[in-house]
Amino acid sequence: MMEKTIRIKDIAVKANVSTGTVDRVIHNRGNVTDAVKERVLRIIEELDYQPNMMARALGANKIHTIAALIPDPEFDSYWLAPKLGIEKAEKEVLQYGVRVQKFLFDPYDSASFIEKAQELSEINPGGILLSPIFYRETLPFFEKWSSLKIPFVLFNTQIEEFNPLSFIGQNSYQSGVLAGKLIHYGQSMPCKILVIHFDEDISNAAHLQKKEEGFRDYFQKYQLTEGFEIMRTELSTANTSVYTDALQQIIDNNPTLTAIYVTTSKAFKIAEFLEEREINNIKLIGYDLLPQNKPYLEKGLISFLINQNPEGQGYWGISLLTDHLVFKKKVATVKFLPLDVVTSENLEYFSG
Amino acid sequence: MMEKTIRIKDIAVKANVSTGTVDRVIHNRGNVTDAVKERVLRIIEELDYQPNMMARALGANKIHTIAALIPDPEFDSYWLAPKLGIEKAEKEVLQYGVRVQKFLFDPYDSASFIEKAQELSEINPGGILLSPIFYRETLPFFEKWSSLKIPFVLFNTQIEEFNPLSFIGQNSYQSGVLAGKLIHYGQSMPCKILVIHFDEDISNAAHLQKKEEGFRDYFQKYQLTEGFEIMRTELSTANTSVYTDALQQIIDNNPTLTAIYVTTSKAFKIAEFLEEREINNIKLIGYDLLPQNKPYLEKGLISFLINQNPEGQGYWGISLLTDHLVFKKKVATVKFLPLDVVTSENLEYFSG
DNA sequence: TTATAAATTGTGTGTGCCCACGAATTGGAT
DNA sequence: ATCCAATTCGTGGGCACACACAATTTATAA
Repeated sequence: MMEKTIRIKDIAVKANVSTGTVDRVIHNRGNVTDAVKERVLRIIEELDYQPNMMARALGANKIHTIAALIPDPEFDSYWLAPKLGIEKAEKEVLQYGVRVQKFLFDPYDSASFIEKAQELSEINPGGILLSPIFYRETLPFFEKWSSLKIPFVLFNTQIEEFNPLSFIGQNSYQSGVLAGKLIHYGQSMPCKILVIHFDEDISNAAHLQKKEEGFRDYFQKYQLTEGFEIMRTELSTANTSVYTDALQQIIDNNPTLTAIYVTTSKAFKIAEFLEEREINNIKLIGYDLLPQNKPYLEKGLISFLINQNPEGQGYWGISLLTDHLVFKKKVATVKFLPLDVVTSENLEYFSG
Repeated sequence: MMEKTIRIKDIAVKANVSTGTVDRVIHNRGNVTDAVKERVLRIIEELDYQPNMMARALGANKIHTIAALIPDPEFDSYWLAPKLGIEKAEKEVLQYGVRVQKFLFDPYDSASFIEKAQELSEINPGGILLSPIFYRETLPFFEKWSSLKIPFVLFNTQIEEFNPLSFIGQNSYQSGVLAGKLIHYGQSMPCKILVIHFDEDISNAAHLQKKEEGFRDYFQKYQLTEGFEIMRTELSTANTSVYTDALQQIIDNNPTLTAIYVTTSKAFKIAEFLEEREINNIKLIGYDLLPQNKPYLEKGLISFLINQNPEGQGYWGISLLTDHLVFKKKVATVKFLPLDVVTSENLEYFSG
């Protein structure tokens, strides 16, 4: 019942050393005889010592700075959510002596990314949170940060090289599989399905390819390829008339097209299109609760959105780095956020 | 940049009092002249003082005990999850000086509930987490705890009287609405739908009624009642042959029955039934990722499960009470957990 | 064996807050 | 004015840990 917590001092007494020495072995500060070190280590094990995080954080009294390198929401409103998540976490970790500094770049301009990444490196942060949407351009920085021993956490987009401290995001492939299921569940054969990639340089955006792969594999797995024909296209929102014309043409040529899967958060563009033309026999599935998507979800023009929880990604990123830096906890190398299925009827519980 | 954190001491200096006095006004310990109290309060406001939680918890050095009053999973495995959640939180809050004591009662025996609630009251805990599945029997205890000023948190089942510190759980009504959508999305008219309440005393279990209400309202709202006929039944798992016979009869009498909505976590019982009889034209929707449900979800016999996140409910309950007791944070009076739609393809992200 | 340097260990102070106890102030009655 | 009690306020030790610095021990060279 009254199991008193064991302190660093208890270990010291039991090992016949001072608390300073125990502290040294706990933090691997060296300058401890091997014999003593081992003895202390054994006793720590024996007593199952659990450091008191509160006292640790209090005593350390250090200021850690975390740099967040993310796209500027001004260019693509998708990135507003991660930014909000980061800012939410920022407030919480303030009292642990963590300061967050944000570096916003233009997601359509790799030079801007490089510039900001450079800037960031110069303040020599204790940790970095970033969304590496430019694969090629990111790698050199990984190398640099690795050699500087600055831990970095990835979110949104996974890159396994130069093992980051952690990745936070979704399993893109599996989200594609889920999209397949959702479309299949609501369709009757035979029909055609269109996969749309919006506004991305596909060759440099592996996660979109993974989504499509997972999507196709779903139909493959259940041998549905006879009844469901899957088409694909890449569109750019830059010029409205260009992509609407393209869409119209596809629809005209494929009267049995009854479902569209948008692999990005831009489903609202399609919903707009369908609404204008009063097309209501096509079901639509996309990603993320952007403010632009919500009204269409509510109206039923978008059947489901798979929530990538971008706000959560930002939030967890900062939390995770804080755990690592302040509390020295060991953190999971991958944190896959759940694949939330959002529809009009449960929308409100995901948009706060 | 270098905004130094303001401490209790800073306030003291600025108010020309000692830290002890500041402490007194912060904690309302009294014995402070009104003039001084006001002065200190004003300065706290002015400086936007944020107490350092770490130091607070450290200094308090108090042991808080939380009592958890939940059904024994031995009688109904649904309750294993909340118990695990509680135990998970228990480990985390141990270092904040919080001890959790569990009181398990038989969910099919209200006398057992009363007995355990009595037992619990005797240890005079600092906070209580409970699932008040027996409405009538719970009320007197609420009264008692209220007068003893012991904060209690409800989960799973909401009871608004005697305002609890907080409620954690789902919006039952809305989960019914969601179930309606999921079934509607996968069905074509006309057809019959069966709502099954399992193993509960309906009159004493308001949340099941709310679920059905929401479910029916979905079809009402979209004027679908012509095409979809909704039936209902209450079954008990106590005697297998009784409920299987009943089911069989319903199915025989309603050849257009193509969907079943189970309002409890016992969907697997129906799945078993359907599998045995090789009925595969009936879609099934239920609740919760019980180990018994999972295989049927994977096989597709259950289309969707709405996850009530019972583990999370237990976890959050303890966390919330800890925030209240240890950190003296003000906590939300209602924490609605999201209505997670779980299917075979995203199952793994919800079952850990 | 000393003197000296290097490696190892111990001590003390600081972190921000809580709280018990004791000191100072106030008020009222004499 | 004096005394006592009640009220109000200040002080100091403690919480568990980090870390700089001092003290001690050990190794090395003269």
